[in-house]
Amino acid sequence: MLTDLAPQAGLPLLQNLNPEQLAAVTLPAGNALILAGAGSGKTRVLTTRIAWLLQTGQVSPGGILAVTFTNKAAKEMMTRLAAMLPVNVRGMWIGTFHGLCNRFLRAHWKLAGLPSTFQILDTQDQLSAIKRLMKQFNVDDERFPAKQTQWFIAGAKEDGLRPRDIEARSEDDRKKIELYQLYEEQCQREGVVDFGELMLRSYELLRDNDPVREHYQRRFRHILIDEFQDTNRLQYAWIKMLSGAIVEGTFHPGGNSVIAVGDDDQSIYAFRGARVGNMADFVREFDVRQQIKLEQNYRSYSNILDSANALIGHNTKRLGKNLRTEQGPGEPVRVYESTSDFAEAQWMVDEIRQLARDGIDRSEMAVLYRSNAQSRVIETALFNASVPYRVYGGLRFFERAEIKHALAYLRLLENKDDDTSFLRVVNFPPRGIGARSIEQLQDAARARGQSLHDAVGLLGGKAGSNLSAFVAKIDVLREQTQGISLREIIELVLDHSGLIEHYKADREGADRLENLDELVNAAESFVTQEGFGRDAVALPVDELRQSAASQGIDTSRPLLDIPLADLAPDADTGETLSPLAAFLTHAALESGDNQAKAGQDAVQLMTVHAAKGLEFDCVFITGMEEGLFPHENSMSDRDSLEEERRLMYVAITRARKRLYLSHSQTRMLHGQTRYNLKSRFFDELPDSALKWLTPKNQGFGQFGGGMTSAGRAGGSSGSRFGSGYGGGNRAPETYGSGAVPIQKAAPAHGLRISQQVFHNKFGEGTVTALEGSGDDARAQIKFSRHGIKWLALSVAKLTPV
DNA sequence: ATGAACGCAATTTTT
DNA sequence: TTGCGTTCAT
Repeated sequence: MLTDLAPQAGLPLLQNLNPEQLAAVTLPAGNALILAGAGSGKTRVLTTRIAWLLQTGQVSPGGILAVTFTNKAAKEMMTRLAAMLPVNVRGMWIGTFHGLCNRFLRAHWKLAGLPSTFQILDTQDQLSAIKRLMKQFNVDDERFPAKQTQWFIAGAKEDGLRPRDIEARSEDDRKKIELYQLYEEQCQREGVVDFGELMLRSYELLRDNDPVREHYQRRFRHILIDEFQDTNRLQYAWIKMLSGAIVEGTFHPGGNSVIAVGDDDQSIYAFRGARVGNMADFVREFDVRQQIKLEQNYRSYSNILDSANALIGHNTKRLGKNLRTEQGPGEPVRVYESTSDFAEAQWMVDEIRQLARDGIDRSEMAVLYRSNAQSRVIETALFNASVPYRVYGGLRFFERAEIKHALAYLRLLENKDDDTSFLRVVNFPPRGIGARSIEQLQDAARARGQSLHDAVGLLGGKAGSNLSAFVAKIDVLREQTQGISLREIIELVLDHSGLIEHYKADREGADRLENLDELVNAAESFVTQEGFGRDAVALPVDELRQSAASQGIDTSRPLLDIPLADLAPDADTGETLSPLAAFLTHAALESGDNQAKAGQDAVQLMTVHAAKGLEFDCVFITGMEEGLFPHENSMSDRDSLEEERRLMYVAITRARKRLYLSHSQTRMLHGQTRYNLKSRFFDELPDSALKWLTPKNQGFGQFGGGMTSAGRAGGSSGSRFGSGYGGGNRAPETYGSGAVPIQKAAPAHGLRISQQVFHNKFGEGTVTALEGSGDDARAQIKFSRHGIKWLALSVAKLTPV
């Protein structure tokens, strides 16, 4: 059977693959799309494919380009590959889009018009660079918030657009384009590139430089892209360029093999430029003949999968795919309704403790939520119950202020013109350089078109002498760090910058000192792990050829690469970067672990986005309410609603054995109690797979259709809470504090959820949510003709129907 | 130059 | 409600 699909099925590498996986792994050269469902062994297929290509002698390591979205995924691929084959992993280009572009630009910095020491701006740095720019040009930051400008610039780059490529449709557009242009000039002057620039510069160099492009096109015979649904326009164009398949807009047969692996149902990053449409474009533009669906799921029981399948079936724009499992139904998906977010958290804590008593590791339990703000109540409840937990997200290691400060000093050693870094530390720790002196310096620098560092000499007076002392310190440090180890460099800089001393004097500096210590460790392990000069294991090319030939695989294509040096004399593999430069790049491209520290067995708390790619035995999806999940900002148009649904799909498919969904009648949000309907997604799940832990029907609790409106307005409190709901009869004091404002906030306007109302302008509608009280009271109303709107009840004239 | 006081906004996030 | 950034007062 299997041997019909591929004569090489006997290879140990290919054992235990299902037919679809095997087909994907052994696809003949050519472009292909692999639709890989959640838990279908996608990473395994990708890595096995690479291993197979190498083992059968179809390509040498240098001919492989594998792109992932995150460092974690790249690392995993490397590790797995190294375990499969004794191969020189470093010869392959496996990494993130940005990591690979960096590698490329380090090799071709001159052609790309960059200084060899160019530094990478992360999102924070970019924002501060933009703020500085806008201040300098006196841009009204009310009208053009820096954040928005940043969004504009990043968005343009993701679409591959330079300022001159953008058409101004309004005065505001014109200004933004101008700012983009000025920002570019500033970055160029300072020798820094942002994330988008890494991609765009690489793309442009490939596009504009024939020998370079041809070299890489000839080199990368096999291009593999993971999480293809998350690629943006520019990344797609970059792949197209490297593939050599598209020449002047038309498909060019004989290009490299491009294999795109993705899942349109798990596309959840449209908001940051990801374009699912790339999948369809790829099929069309690359003339894809081979499409393989990996639908066999090895993760979850069928009640969970059926729920996921049913839910995602409500999306219209899909390539079409259904997950299946051989694992039997398993437990039903449990649904719980609580009276308040406190009660929801309390219920969850009780459930978690029970699961722990039943012997499930806490690290196999995940609590997922749509937005970070929701974690607080849950954390409090877990904390009070002394249940160990771990929250994912938040500041990462290299993003912490003290680390950024230390890095800024280090960056100045590498690149004195990096004004962003200069400004970050010129007066930190404080050394008597105030805002005025800095302004003077900036003026002088601007007038001469110099960097802040170089302009210091132009200033006299006291300000000048303090600044000169700072610059001298940096320059001396630069001298002193020549020829010493990375560890020593960092220790020296930490010491001489005054950072250590500063934090020692700070009563609350202990954590920061610890982090600075950690930075030294990070550098240490970076040097050993990245393996400067590590011995590579050579691949026995001749043997491979023979083995390939014996299996009837065409080995006539040459295996050896065309040496880069022949084509681009200034090329440099990037591996001669100084350890410091390499470390700074590493810090910018891998902001460090987002994973909370390992340690004791703890419940995992994270957003649904953060959970993508992970799996757990037990999963709680909380806050399943209209306005929260789907999020209110995404409820009005179809595309974003579909993205919310995909998000829910991702959430559901994280669970292996047990899945809980919970929603609450009331929730504290932005300091106000909100009354939310339960999520529409409940209606899209199969009843047969669900088990309601609380009575279903009542729908929306005390505000639901079952009650008369008279019961609501001033209402005698007592019976409103608790009756019939699990949350109501447990330790009420725990969340009593939550109940009080709820009662006070009982609406006086007499509206209730699901009530029909009439509005003079919008016509008839249904109340779908209420929040606030008194003059602040607002109602969300779904109008039959005008969609969903929030109306302030003190303003809007609504008549009950 | 540091802390208090005020105003404001408040999904999702990797590189 | 919270957290942040800016401004004001010491």
